Amino acid sequence: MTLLANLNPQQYEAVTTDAKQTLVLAGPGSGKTRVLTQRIAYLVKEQNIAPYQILAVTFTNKAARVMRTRVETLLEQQLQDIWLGTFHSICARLLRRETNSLPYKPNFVIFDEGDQETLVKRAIRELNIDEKSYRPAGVLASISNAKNELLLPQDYPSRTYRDEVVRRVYERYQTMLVDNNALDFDDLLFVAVRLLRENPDICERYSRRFLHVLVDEFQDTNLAQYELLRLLASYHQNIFVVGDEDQSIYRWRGADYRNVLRFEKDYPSCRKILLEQNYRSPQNILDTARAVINRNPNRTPKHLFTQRGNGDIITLYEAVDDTSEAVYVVETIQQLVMGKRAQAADFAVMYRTNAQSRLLEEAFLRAGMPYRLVGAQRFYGRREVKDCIAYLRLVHNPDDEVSLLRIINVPGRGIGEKTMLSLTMAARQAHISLGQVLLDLGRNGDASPFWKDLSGRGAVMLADFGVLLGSWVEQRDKLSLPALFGRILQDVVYQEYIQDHSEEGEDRWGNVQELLKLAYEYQDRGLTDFLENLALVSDQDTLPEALDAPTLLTLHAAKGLEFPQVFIIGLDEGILPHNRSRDDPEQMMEERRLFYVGITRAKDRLYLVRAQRRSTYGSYEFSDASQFLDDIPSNLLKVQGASSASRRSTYSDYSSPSRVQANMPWNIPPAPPKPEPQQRYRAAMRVKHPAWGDGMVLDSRIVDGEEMVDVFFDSVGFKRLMASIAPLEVL
DNA sequence: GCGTTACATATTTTT
DNA sequence: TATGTAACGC
Repeated sequence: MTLLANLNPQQYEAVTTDAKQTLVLAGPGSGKTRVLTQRIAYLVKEQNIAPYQILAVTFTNKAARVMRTRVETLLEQQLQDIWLGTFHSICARLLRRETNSLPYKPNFVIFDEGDQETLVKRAIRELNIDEKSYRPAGVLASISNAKNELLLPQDYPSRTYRDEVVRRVYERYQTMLVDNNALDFDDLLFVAVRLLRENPDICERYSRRFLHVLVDEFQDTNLAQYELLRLLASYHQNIFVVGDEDQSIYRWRGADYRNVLRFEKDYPSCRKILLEQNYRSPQNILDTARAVINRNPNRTPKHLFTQRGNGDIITLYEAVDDTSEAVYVVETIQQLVMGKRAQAADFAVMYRTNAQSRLLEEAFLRAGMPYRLVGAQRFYGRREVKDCIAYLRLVHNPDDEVSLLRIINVPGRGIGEKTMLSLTMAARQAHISLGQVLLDLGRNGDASPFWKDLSGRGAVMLADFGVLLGSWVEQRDKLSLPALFGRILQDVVYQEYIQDHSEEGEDRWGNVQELLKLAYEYQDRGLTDFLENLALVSDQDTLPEALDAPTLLTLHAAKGLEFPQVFIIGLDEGILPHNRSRDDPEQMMEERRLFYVGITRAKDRLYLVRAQRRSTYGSYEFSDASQFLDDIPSNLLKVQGASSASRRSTYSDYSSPSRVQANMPWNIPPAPPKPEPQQRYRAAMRVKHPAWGDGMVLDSRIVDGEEMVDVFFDSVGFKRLMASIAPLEVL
C-alpha cells in the first residue's frame, strides 16, 4: 500500500489514527506536512470520506497550495470540493455565502493593513483625539488584539484612560468599516465566529458538513481562530491539529501557543503524538537547536534525533563590524561555490530585521553575485499598484471611502482639502457614502441636490470625476476585467502620470503592466475574485524561484523552509534578541524560538555570525554577543574571526567586565582534550536492553567524560542512555 | 492646491 | 542614515 509506505511508527499512527481529536506535536523537519497530506489522502481513499466533507486550514497560501498538490498526487485525482485554504480565505468564502445574515453586502471588500491604518487615522481625527499621544498604528494594534480576543467595542475593558480612548476609536472604526462595506483581516475571523455563534442553524449546517477538520501550524492560531475551529468541528468533533510550540513566532500577531494546552484541556480524550525523528539536519545542528530551546519553560520536551550522524561542527564567526560581517558571508559563499563544494542556491542568509539585508545586498553586489531577496519591498505595497487596485476597488464597491480618498486626486485633478471637506459634509448630512454623492453629481450635474453644497470650482471637478466613476461602474459587468482596467488607466491618463521620464517611472509603469497581466489571468473569474485574491494572497507566492543564487530572508520568512547551508547573522544583544523584547520575558522566549527556527532550517551546515560593532541609525555602536550564544555548548562550536585570534580588541574595554568574564565559550581557550573513555558504541550497532528489547544505536559520544548513547528501540522509540550504567548488550 | 523644508521615527508582518 | 509625514509658505 504505497499510501502508507515509508512512514515511521509515529507518523503512521498520526496518519491512520481513529481518535476523534488528535494533537500532533511535530518537531522541525519531522515530516509534518507529510503527515497532514497523507492523512487527508488516507481519509479519502481508505475511509471513503468525500473531499467536500473535509476542511483543511493553513496559514499561508503557499502551504495550502503545497498541501493540495501533494494530496492530489497521492490520490491521483483532482480535489475539487475540498475546503482547503488559509484561515482568511476560508472565512471570506464562508462570509460571502452568508451575507444575508450579516450587515455587509455581497460585494464587500477586504481592507489590508494600510487601509486599516488610514481608517483608524480618520476615526481618531473625527473624534478629536490627539494623534501625537494616540498614534494610529498603536491604536490599531490594540483594536486588532481586541478582535483576535473576540472582544467587541462594548466588551473592551477600560482599565486606563488609554483603554477608554481605544474603545471609542474601536467603536467608530467598526461602524466606518460597515459603512464602507468592508472587513479588515481580523474581521474575517471575528465576524465568522460571531456568525456561527449567533446562528446555531448556520453553525450546524457547516459543522455537520465537515466530518474532518485538519489544521496546520496550530501553534500560531489566535483565540478567534481557535474558536472558529471549535465551532466548525462542533458537530462531529473530529479535529486533527499539527503544530510545534517551539516554532511559535507570531505572538505579536495574536498567536498564542497556549492554544495547544487549551486543546488538551478542551478535548481531554485527545490523542497526543510526538514526531521527534528529524529528517533534515545532522545531530550537531539538532543539539545546538536543543541547547537553545531547552531554556524555554512551558513546553513539551522533545528529543529530536536523526539517523544522519553528527555532521559538521557549527561555525561561529565574530566580525569586527557589520560591513565585514556581510563580507564574511559573501566571501564564504563565494569560496564554497567556486571550490565546487556547494551550489549558490544551497545558501540562505537569515537575519532578524529587514534593515540588515542592505549591507548584505551591497556586499553581494560588489562581489558580482546574484541573490534572491524574500519579502522586503512588496509588489502589492508599491504605490502605483495600490493606486490601481484602489480604482478597481472603488468601481467594485463605490462605498469604499478609503480607496476613494486614495485616488480622487491621483493623478492630480484639482480636488484638494477644502473641496474634500465640503464633499464629506454633504455626504454625512445625507447619510450616504462619498462615492454615492460623486455618482449623483456625475449623473445629474448641477441638478444634483449636492451641487449647491459645494463651491463652484470644486463642484465641477467632483462632477467630472463622478461622470467617470459612473461610466466605469456601468461598464463593470459588461467589459472584461482587463478591458475595464485598461479603460480606467486610459481615462485618467495614468501612464503619462506615472512615466516621469525617470528610470523609476519606467519601473513603476512596469509594475502596473504586471498587474494588468494578472488581470488577464483573472479574465474568466471576474473582479470580485481578482480583488479578493489581491487582498488575501501575499507576494511571497510571486517570488522568482529557479535562480541559482543565495536566498536572503528574515528569520520569520524562513519558517517552513530548509536550505543545505544556513547563515544566521546579527547574533548580538539588541538584534537577536531584539532590543524591543528585552523587558518582556514572553517576548524574550519568542526571540529564542526565532533563533531556534533559524537553526533548524539547516540541512547540512550552520554558520552563526556576529559583529563587535555595528552602525545603528548612522552612528557606530559596540555590541555584546547575543546571550543565546552562551547556551550553545562550546564543543559544538568552532570559533573564527576577530575574537578568536587575539582578544585585544577595544571591544572588551567598552563592554562591562562582568559580561566579558561570563562564560562565553569562544573566549575560553580550547580546553585541553580530556582523556576520554573508550567509546563502546557506534552508530548503526544493534543492541539489546532487558526492558526495551532490540534497538539501533543512532549516535554515541563522550560528554563530560561519560559516554552518552542515543538508541532507537523498536518497541519504545528513542532513548538517551549513559553507557556506564545502562544494561546494554551489543548484538 | 502644491512644493518645500523641518522633524520625528526607527521589529518581526502568514492574511 | 533614510524615510515618511506634517506644517509652512508660495
